Amino acid sequence: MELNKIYDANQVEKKWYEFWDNKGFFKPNTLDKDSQPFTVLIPPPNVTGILHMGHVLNNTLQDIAIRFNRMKQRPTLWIPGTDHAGIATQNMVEKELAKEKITRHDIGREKLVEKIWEYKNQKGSHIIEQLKQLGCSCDWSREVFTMDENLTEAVKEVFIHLYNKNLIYKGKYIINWCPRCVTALANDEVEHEDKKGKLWYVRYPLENSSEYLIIATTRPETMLGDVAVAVNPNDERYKHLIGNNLLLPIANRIIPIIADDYVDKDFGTGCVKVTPAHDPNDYEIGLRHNLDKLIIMDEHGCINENAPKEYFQLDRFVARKMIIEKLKEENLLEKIDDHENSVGHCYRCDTVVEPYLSDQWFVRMKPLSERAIKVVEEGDIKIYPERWTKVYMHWMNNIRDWCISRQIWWGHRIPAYYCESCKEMIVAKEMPDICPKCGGLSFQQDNDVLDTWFSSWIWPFSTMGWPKKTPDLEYFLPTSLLITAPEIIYLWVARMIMATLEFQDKIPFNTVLLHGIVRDGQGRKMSKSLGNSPDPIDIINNVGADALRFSMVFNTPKGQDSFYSEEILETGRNFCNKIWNAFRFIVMNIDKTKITNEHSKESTNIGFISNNLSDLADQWIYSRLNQVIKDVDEHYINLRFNDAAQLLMQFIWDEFCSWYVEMAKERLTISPKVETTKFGVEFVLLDVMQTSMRLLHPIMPFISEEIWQLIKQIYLAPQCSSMKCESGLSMNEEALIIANFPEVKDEMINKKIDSEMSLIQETIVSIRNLRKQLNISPAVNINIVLKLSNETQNELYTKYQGYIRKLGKVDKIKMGIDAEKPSSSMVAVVQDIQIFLPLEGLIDIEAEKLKLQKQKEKLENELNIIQGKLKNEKFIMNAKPEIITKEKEKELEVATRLNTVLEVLSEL
RNA sequence: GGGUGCUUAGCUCAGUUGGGAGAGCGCUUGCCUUACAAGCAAGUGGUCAGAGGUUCAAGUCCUCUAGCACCCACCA
Repeated sequence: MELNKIYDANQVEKKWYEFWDNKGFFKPNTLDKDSQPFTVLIPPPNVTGILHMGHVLNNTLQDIAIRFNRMKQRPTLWIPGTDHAGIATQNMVEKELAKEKITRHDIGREKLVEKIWEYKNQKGSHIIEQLKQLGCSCDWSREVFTMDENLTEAVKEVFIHLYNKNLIYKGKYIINWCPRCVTALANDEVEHEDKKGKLWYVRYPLENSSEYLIIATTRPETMLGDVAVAVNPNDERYKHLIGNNLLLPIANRIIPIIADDYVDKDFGTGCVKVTPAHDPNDYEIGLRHNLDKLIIMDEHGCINENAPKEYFQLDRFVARKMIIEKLKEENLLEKIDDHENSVGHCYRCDTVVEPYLSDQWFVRMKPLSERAIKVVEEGDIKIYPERWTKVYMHWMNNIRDWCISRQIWWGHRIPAYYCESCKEMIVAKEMPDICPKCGGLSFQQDNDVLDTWFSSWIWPFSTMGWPKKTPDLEYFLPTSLLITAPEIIYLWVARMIMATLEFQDKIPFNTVLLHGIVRDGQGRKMSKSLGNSPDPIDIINNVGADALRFSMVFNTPKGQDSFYSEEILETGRNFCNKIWNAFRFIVMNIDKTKITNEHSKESTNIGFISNNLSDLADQWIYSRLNQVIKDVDEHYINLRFNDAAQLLMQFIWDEFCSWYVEMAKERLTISPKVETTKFGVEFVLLDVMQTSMRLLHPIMPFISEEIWQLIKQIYLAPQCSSMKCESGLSMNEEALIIANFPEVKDEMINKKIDSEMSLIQETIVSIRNLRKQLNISPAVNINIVLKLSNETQNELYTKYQGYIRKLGKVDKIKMGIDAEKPSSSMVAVVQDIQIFLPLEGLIDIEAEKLKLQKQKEKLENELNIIQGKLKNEKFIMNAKPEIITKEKEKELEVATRLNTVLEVLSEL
């Protein structure tokens, strides 16, 4: 079998994805009551969106959790779906229309909605296809869309239920209004930004007087809507004027001076103009004083007919300029100050938001929040990282009513109908036939649609078929894990908790994992305008989904921001290649027929290797492998995927490839003496490889499946489908994706073996170091002398000197307890072992002394610290016993090393 | 204005009940060693932001200071 020298993800990934999907591996394997399911809900991407790096991170994390639990043989379900994304999607289509100079009003509601559906159908599957390329193992047979028939039904059900419970009401209110999108925005949809602006000081003349009050304002154009000026009732400067009237400039209206506690005496001049229809605070003041609500702007942010004619239909900012000019002309502008204040912008189009008085629908949130607070407080729902629970609680405790109506056309239309004759409002799923009040027969449905989040907050059960009673709903709710970004804690996470408690009497999920945003190499947010946001599909086409996934996870500590850059991507790409080549080495060196034959003799069942596992390297790699299984398993469970990735890379690359495979070469090629030994090496190589692929599969599903399948295909005798190895794993599953996750065999973790191996390894490293110091070419073999300190070491080194020769490129080794230091030589010290590299020519004794002197100082320092501790009575009294034992062991070790160094020094 | 975090190697960051300072990338040096140059080998590099405190012991806990980030909020 010929394998490509460089791993080619393109030839691998598509093939396996189709295989998995066709075999139905993404579906839960059972709905058996005795098994505990593992369920994840996808945060639905915009149906017409395209994949960006944030999606990559988010969905990779979900897929890892899903694949891990699937391999743990739990019934596993990842429900996919997309969101209709009201404003965003409608904007896209309106933009298209604008190219042909058509507005939505030209074609009307029905036609626009039709066009958006067309647009949706054309773009809708795009992001789903992209998620598949990323490897996401969602159950596509359960895919939903927020405007599917059933989900629409669910939305209506929820609306009506809440309306009947008096938890939804219609009211007039000052809301945030985007004049460009021509719709209300929820508080969460407004982004505040500190901007340098101006504070204009305007003179308002007193009626029948030459005196005036000075009013400071940041929005002079709203003075057209002023209905009063307010001062603090305790403000001595103005007390006497309360109840008097002012002549409002420009509009030329008479307005009263009123007193209200809201006014801060120390800000500006202490006088506030009151514009109830265009400022939320003023609205409140207006209510208290029973003032008119004079609306002077239309829905596009242009001045309306309630203002003087010359401003009619002018944009608010144009009007502002003109008003300022006019005030200057009339000498009514006292002064202009620079002023920094926070200006709200539309999160969709960045237009400055206008406070606007209009009819809107609201959900009363307070009654819903109580249980939602409790379930988090009591730990029924766990939020990671934990600090976000505070954020959640703060919002919940200060919750406000939720404005759910939007003045757009794309979305779930509010199920409220108005009788055309008597204006009676009826809330119902379908248009009523007859008005219960007047008997009228024709009705008009409310024009507004619901906030997109109104269909998202019921996601945990609408996706499972509610309001129908489905087996899914029964079995998979509450779900196990929600993975999302902290920026939508309020918008989505908190609301799902409230809705699911209200409608299902259950929590929606047990655990919430919040991850950070993806930044570029310089720590900047990814954004279109910066041009630092790469197309993930390009990356996948280039290096493969595995490399992308691994790189993302590797750089994403739990709950932290992650960083993406091309260098980071190389980590994953190079790792793929490393794994691939390790496998290539196996294929090139292990005889297929022999393995197959030996195997069919059943000689490789459990027990065979154990009996023959006499080699240190074999024992060591299994010791390490099992430790790694244990740790990786914990990391996956604790959602510490980056730790799992890091550990796996370290194990496969450093321990398996750099040490075990290198040592295996010695046995495979240099001394093929004992057949069983050699056979053992071959088997261990295969076994560790296949076990590693299992561990790695959740993060790198494609390359792991490819290699696992190739091992089966090449090495498994057809007549014997089970290859039982020391890892205790057979390979009789049809695919790795549904194979068992490895289970740790504690008895194979062996500290003694580990330390024997590290002694050999340290020895080899020291020899290489000596060579390097002398600039000896890697092509040249050297001779060394090893002075050992006891018989155990003697046995160990005698037995495994082959490794030292091979890995240290050593020809002759003279070793023993009595080995003598050659007269002219370089020296290195490993624990209590002395390594000499004899020199033919001159040796720089001074340089050698200096090196050893440094070591000596370091060791002495260390020893002093340890002995200081041990002499400290308080330490002995207070420290835990195991710490003291550890310190004593350390003392002995350091002292031994120091002695060895001193010994060598004295001989020099 | 309120809140939450962050400050550890040149860069980006780990460091989970306090007990031997880590990773990736970068850098230096030498190697195409028969799996891999997307590689191998050997190295360099840190007053853990600053000050104080608790403790036998502090990167880790407490207080303060400085700098930074993010979130929330109606200051005209």
